[in-house]
Amino acid sequence: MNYWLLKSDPSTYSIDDLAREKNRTTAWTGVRNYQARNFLRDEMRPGDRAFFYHSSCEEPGIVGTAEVCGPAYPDETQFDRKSKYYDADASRDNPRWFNVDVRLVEKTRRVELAELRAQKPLRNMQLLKRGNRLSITPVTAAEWNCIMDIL
DNA sequence: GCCAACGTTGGC
DNA sequence: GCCAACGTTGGC
Repeated sequence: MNYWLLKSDPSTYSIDDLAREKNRTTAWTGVRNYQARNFLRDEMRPGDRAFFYHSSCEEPGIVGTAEVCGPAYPDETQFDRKSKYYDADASRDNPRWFNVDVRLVEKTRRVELAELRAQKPLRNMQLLKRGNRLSITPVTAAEWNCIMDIL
């Protein structure tokens, strides 16, 4: 089992939005970065766990945990001309972008960046590296356990 | 609003 | 294949 961190701008899609979904599950669409796509498509497995992180907002931080509940499949929004995620170069025969379904496991207290940075085991966490912009990053088991312990 | 970091694009 | 220009991300 692998661990991940999923970023979302809460003004676009927050953990409360996920909590309101049927079965607290949503398709994690809109990923348009190749490295993040490769994680989605090639490395995410059903049963993997993820932290839900609020980014680009007044109170950035980890706000909950989620579960990957199925294998990757083509992201419908790439085919939708009206979507901001539409990609004219993608086709159903040759999809470029993928998503998985994600289910909310639990909302947690918010763990802000300063608190994460204070944890020694998180010294090398991708999220905390300077210039990090990836919306999906792998989390090691040690990092996962460290954060679960302070939640 | 600022700015560092980084990905993408496109001319050559 | 190089690299400058440009756009986006995201914390502060």
